[in-house]
Amino acid sequence: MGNVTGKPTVHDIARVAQVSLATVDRVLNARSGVRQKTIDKVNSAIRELGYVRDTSAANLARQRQYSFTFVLPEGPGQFVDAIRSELRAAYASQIADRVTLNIISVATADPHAVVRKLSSLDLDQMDGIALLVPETPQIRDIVARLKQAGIAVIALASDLPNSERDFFVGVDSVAAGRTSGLLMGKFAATEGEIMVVTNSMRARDSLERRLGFDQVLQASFPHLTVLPTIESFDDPDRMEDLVFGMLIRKPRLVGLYSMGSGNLPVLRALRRSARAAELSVIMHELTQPTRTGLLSNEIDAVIAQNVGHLVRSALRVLRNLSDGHPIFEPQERIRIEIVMRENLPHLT
Amino acid sequence: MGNVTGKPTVHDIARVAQVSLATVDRVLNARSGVRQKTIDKVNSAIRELGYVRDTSAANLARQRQYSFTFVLPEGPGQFVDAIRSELRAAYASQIADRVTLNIISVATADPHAVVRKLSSLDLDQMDGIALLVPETPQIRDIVARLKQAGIAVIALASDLPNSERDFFVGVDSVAAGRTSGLLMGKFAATEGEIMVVTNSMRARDSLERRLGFDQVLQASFPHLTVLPTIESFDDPDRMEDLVFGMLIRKPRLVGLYSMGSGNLPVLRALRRSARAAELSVIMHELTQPTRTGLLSNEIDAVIAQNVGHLVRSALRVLRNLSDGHPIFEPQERIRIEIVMRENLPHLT
DNA sequence: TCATAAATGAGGAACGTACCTCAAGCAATA
DNA sequence: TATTGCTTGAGGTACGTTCCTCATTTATGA
Repeated sequence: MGNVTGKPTVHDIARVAQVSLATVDRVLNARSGVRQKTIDKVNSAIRELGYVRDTSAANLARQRQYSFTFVLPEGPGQFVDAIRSELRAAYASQIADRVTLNIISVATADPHAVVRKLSSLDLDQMDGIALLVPETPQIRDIVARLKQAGIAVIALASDLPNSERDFFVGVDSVAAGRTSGLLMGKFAATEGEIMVVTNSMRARDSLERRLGFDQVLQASFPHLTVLPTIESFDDPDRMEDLVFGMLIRKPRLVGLYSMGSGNLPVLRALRRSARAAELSVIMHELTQPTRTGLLSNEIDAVIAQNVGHLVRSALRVLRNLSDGHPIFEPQERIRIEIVMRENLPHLT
Repeated sequence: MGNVTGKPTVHDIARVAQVSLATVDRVLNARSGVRQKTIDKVNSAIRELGYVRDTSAANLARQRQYSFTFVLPEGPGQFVDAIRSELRAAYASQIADRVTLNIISVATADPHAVVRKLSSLDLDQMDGIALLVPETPQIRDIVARLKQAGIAVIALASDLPNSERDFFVGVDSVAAGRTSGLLMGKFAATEGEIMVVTNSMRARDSLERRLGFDQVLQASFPHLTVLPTIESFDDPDRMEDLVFGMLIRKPRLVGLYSMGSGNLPVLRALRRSARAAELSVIMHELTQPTRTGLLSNEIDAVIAQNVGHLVRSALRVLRNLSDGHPIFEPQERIRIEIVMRENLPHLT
């Protein structure tokens, strides 16, 4: 073979296929101007030799630089903060080799602001974009425009199913809601009512979680009655008051399901009411407040997704999309994690 | 900078530190024969420039080949089969770049056979080894000998805490047992008995899972009585008969906990008894039988670990150990997964 | 049959690092 | 001062792939 490792190289392919190195290169990199017959010759030589491209050498020679943009909701939010933090971590590691990241924040509540911000981006320098924004007609237009410009577009954490996005990296919210429903049904054995709270049902996630939650409870746990969703609309104090009021006024409550952000005021209300022990409490997203809640037995289970995995997955998918490579789906499927006190991952 | 990407290279370091390329190389690769003063100069240039080694180029130039050996229990076993399969998958992907894998099977029940097989290995060609074997005095000796030969040694899935292994990749079995206990306590609301089964309590995993399970049930769920562990000693028929007998003879049973391999005969016994609906059933390891059991509502929850993650983690750790690089612990911590019907990962 | 296009070959430079050799500079010690 | 050992410099080759140019051969259609 000539080389030290014994692994076949492009030279070996050329020799076996009886073509020149240039032709091997043309076939390997899917360049035009090669007859099908020659392509086949080269490919069978590749198979025969068991050739695998040396990615190190390829990366080095290619000098490929990926420019990816992440569009995240602005303002505080522990889930988004976790994404930011994991993006930084990935950036430092080898997973983000040869990529430059551009993280921008948008006021997702205002579709026009989102459009304005996204329209001002320089598309020439951009290879791919990950969007964590609610799906609106304007967003669909933007996605179409990005695709037109040849940019890889993925939806992050929250899908944009009616747009032309290339891929969705995240969990199925309906399934997450169904998982919560199943847990709630098994935890809350006695007849009673379930309180459901979220920040806003205008968010697709909350809608879908609620949908899944109801599906399972109706189908399998008829002894439980699910109350209408309480919404806080970004007002923590309002959330705390609403939840506290319900806890006081509803003696038949046996469960509490917090579907979105704003777990902290819910927990505060729960503490004030001193009813945590008699309720089955399920929340979404593993953050400092929910960790504490699990450890203090105020929360029975947290439904979470591994944000590190989410981010690394997004980067891998963006890279594969911009290279025109296929996506290894099983690896990019984010799991719906059930976290309880005893399987809580340690910090650091 | 001279290069396209704008990233600083070794040449930039040499220029800024006012030393030659050779000296930069000596410092970067910790070669001897450089004054401390010079080392400092180079290092501050590195910091100043924000230099990061181009791993692609380094790998290419180094032509480093890792030779890793995985020692797995022989014979059938769905967990071990899954490991094999994930090893093959990893081997095909970029995670196992530049590594040659050597997978050997040993009859773990016979310590002498294990010793014989491991003693016959060629240590010269070996950079690292991953062991999935029970801890015996003989194994401890072998580990010591491997370390002496400068080989990286990790325990896979099952720890060897009293040996000189460099690292353990796997989950804390006590915590896994505690998780099962917590779930069982919450699922089985009414007073009654819990049946616990495993292949053999001589396995450390089973012992520890049982320990954790009992801890939680005793501390938090006194209404449940845990029966002595039923062991099958590698005999599926015996297992099915034993479990079926218990299901018939014990009307007060409210839960069933299967701690190890041999879930299939347990499920068969459960089916024959037609008592699945009234019992809370928790099993370990996500395999075909347990998947089916979850979907048919015979199993309430499966405690699992992500075997793909386990294997990729092992490879990363072995590589870092043989390079003398630090290990990024959070990434290598395997999670204790709770899998139920609604968050069952799809197959491919 | 000739003009034209398509396909292929030959060769080389570049990517950034690792690793080697040989020579030269420097310092401390006898 | 001479000798020795330590430190540094200069320059090169190699890794396997990508990508480029230019020349040459082969196939295609008028």
